Amino acid sequence: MTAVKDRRTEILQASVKIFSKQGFHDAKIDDVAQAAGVAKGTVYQYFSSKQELFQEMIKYAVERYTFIVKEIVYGENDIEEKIYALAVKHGEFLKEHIEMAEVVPHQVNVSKEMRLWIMEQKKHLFLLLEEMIENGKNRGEIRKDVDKEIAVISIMGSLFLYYEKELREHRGMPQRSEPKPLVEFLMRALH
Amino acid sequence: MTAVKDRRTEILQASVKIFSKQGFHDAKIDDVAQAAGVAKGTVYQYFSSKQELFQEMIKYAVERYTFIVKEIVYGENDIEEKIYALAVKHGEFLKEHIEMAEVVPHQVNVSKEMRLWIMEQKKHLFLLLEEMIENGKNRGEIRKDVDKEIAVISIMGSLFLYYEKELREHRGMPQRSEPKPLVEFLMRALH
Amino acid sequence: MTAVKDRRTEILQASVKIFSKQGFHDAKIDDVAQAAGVAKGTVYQYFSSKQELFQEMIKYAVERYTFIVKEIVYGENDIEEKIYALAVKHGEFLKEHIEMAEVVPHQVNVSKEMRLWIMEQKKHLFLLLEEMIENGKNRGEIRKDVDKEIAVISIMGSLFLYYEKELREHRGMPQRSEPKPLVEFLMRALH
Amino acid sequence: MTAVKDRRTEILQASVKIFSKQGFHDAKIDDVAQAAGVAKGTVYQYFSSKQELFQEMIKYAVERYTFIVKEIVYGENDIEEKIYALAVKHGEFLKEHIEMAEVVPHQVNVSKEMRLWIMEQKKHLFLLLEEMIENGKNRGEIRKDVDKEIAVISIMGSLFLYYEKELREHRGMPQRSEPKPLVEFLMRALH
DNA sequence: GATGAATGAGGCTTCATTCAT
DNA sequence: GATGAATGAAGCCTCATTCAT
Repeated sequence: MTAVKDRRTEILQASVKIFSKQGFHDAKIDDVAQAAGVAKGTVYQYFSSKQELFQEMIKYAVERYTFIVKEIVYGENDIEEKIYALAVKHGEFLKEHIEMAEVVPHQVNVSKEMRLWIMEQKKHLFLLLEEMIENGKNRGEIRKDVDKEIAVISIMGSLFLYYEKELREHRGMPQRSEPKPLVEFLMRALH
Repeated sequence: MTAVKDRRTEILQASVKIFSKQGFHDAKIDDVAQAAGVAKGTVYQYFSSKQELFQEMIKYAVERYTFIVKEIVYGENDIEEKIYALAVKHGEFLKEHIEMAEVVPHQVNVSKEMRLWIMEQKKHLFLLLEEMIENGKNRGEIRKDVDKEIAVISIMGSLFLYYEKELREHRGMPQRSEPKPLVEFLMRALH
Repeated sequence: MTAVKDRRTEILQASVKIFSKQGFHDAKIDDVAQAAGVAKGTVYQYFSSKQELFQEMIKYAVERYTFIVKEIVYGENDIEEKIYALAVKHGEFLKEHIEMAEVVPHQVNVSKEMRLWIMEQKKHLFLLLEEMIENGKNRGEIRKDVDKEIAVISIMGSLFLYYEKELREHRGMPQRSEPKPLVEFLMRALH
Repeated sequence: MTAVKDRRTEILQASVKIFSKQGFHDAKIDDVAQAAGVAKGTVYQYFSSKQELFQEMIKYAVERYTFIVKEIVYGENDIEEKIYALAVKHGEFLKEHIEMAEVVPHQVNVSKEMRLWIMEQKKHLFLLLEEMIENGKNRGEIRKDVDKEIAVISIMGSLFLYYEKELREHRGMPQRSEPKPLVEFLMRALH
């Protein structure tokens, strides 16, 4: 928000970049420090351990992701536009953090509490999206007999794989792909 | 199945278990050795390094997965039955190897050649499934205007997330879930 | 001499001691570290591997040896005094580094480039000494028909064996032997 | 002696080749076994450990060397011919065993008893050669005021370095060099 | 006797973490 | 607060040695 980012946030952002590129173990504290433009020791002034840094980084990323989803879900658009927006934003987020979104839940290096917290967040996210489906039904944009849980799974699973494939196939090239056909495909199942 | 398994395969199977549970870095060679019931040194009689072991393990798992998919795709059933079978088998495979299927491509610890090989396998798998969609169209089981690439992405993405969520929510409990509703949901988009 | 030695040099000097006493393989990095009064890890801050440490140590020793020889060769004394000085200094050097001088070229654990460098240094040293012989001839201290290459080989070979034998026979006892007779013997062949 | 060499001797000869080329530590038991054309386990049927094998190999080499020297020293030739023969035979021996002769005494991996035995052998060898000098004096081939110990040191030191240099410079090429000039140089000091 | 698969002690190396400046 | 040199626990890997066949 402010023009002056504090050190902590700088390090956190460097962490996102490094951890998502290299994974927990191959990311060295030194790499993060360099990326943040500080010395190794400085990292330890803001985070007590590599674990904690990793967890805080996840929190940071997950919260940003949740924020993005919330904005879309609570927006004014109809359901198709919302799903389309989800797709686009998800793609942007992935391009920034590469595998983060998917790797995160598989990473072993989080505390039990953290794992629970992540599950909580995921659940929260799903509920949010299920709410979106429910609203769609009420507004007549979605068939009444659609199972909202199934719908969310299918939408998000499709998006994940769509962008993972795109990233895999066009690695490096920042080409903007058009998820419209995918969204239309999904709408056929929903409407 | 057979009473006589050679050491290499024993170690490979132990690797699948250990690596998929702990990830590359947290899995110690000693863990694998113990799981295979041999001494640390023995692992090195069959694999020249931890890296190689990991890669051979992936190969082993990917090939098994591909075999399963092939059996289904080339089977006699109609498209809905095939997707249902894919779902069930995918679920079984995941239960065995947990996160393997999804973590694999993100793992940093594979050689460039291996990464290419995996991408090749993925591409192969997708082509196989696209063929399945195409056949479905020809048999009138799938609408003609369905994009086969989109369809495969949506099907597989949905399956991945469906079982990931299930594993997350019922971790440990080997309860058999019923993917019929998901398949029916997908069929609405396809038919 | 100076009160302030940098860590790198400290470790290098400890290496000379340890490697020359124990040889490449029997010298443990931990031994070197302890001899230098630092922790194992510290060695790796200054040298990337045991190999590199070994090679740098050789460089260090060879350069000191060459320096000593140069001082003598370019000094003001006559040829007999120079050979005597070479003998004495060689003995002192050996007492410090024991077998270093002779073992070095046979050690397997040097890179090809290093081996070439050592050969280059040896060649350089021989040329230096041949120059000394040539000067002796010009000053009438050495017969004109003496082959300078043969002369250098005989002088240095005699010195090597003389001190090796002495070290072997009086191992430990730092008794100062008198190489005068050997020098006089060599002078009979030269003059 | 017999046309059929027993296994033990075969392994011993393979050891000479391997140890002299690679040094104690870099020579693997497997290398020796392969060179001898037997399996690893077989080596242990004849030698209880790598150490013992190494020591027996040294014994074998030293005894052969001593035998060669004895033949020359007790031969009928005059002193110059004997020194010449020593040079030629020493060169041949070195070409076969490369650095063996010089590396042996520096090797750390011999028991205290072995080290003592080697020193004993060396002393014996030197006494033999000093006897040769003494005989030369008695026959009037060598000046009376020559110190026999010094003479032997100078002769053998010169030979060692002469052939080491030759091997270094013409590594690989089996060219027969002519040590006559060196011998004549030494004779000037002796006569 | 001969074999070579299995073993596990031991050493090099990495890197998270500390702490004096 | 910031730094980065020093530390040492921990893990991969090698290879001498054993032993069942």
